[in-house]
Amino acid sequence: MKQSSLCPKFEKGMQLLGKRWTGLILYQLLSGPQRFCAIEEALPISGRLLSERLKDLEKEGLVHRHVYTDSAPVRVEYSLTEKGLALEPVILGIEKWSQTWIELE
Amino acid sequence: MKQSSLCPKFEKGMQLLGKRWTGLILYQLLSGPQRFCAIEEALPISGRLLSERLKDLEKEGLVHRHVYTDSAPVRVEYSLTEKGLALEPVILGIEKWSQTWIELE
DNA sequence: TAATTTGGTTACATTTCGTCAGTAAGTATA
DNA sequence: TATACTTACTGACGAAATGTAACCAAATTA
Repeated sequence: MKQSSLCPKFEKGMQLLGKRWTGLILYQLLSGPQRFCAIEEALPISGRLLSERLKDLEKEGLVHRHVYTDSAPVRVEYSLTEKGLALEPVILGIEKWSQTWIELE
Repeated sequence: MKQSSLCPKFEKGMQLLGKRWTGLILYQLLSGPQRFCAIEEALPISGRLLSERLKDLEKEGLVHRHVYTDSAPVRVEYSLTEKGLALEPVILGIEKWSQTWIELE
């Protein structure tokens, strides 16, 4: 791959958001902490990829993972960290832009 | 693929931005109309994919393509449409977020 | 005539995605 | 006791997207 004169931080940030599902997962978590299956039901994503993306987002520090071992089948809850929450205006901006400019066939 | 209860406009908007290179190409065009080779040099993207992405963006109405046939080797200039320019605050928001929150290894 | 430039396209190997099946641990049902 | 069920995953496999490199047409310059 070629190298660019781009700011590497910006490039990495774009690489995060410019990955399929990432934006929608963050959007979903904006409405509050949620369990794995809740996110899976809200988005048209398969469990396999959701698991993969959440692992990425956790590694990048945008999402926090909490396991409830007390209850019957293990329940796992995901929530936004401060870093993830800081993306709220960006994501809501995309939502607003979509409402204004996107037209469906 | 499963169906979701998401707003289809938002879903489509995210699908656009959540595609590799799209964000960086739009960012590059924010600094003004540019020729194919200028974008190619500014970003770590190959000509093959740049051509593909610009075709998508033109089809979606975010980018305008103008061919200069008068000059020697054909020159093609790309610029943002009003729809594309409307994404400026979003893209600059991602840039700002990256500066603040991204850390490099 | 040969080499260069621009904006691509084609070919092909690698990577990622989507779908489906299966797993572990504990619970409820028959 | 055996079976089925739930949650949160993981593995396998074909399909689609990506990265790399080579090639092309048209006009220009050396």
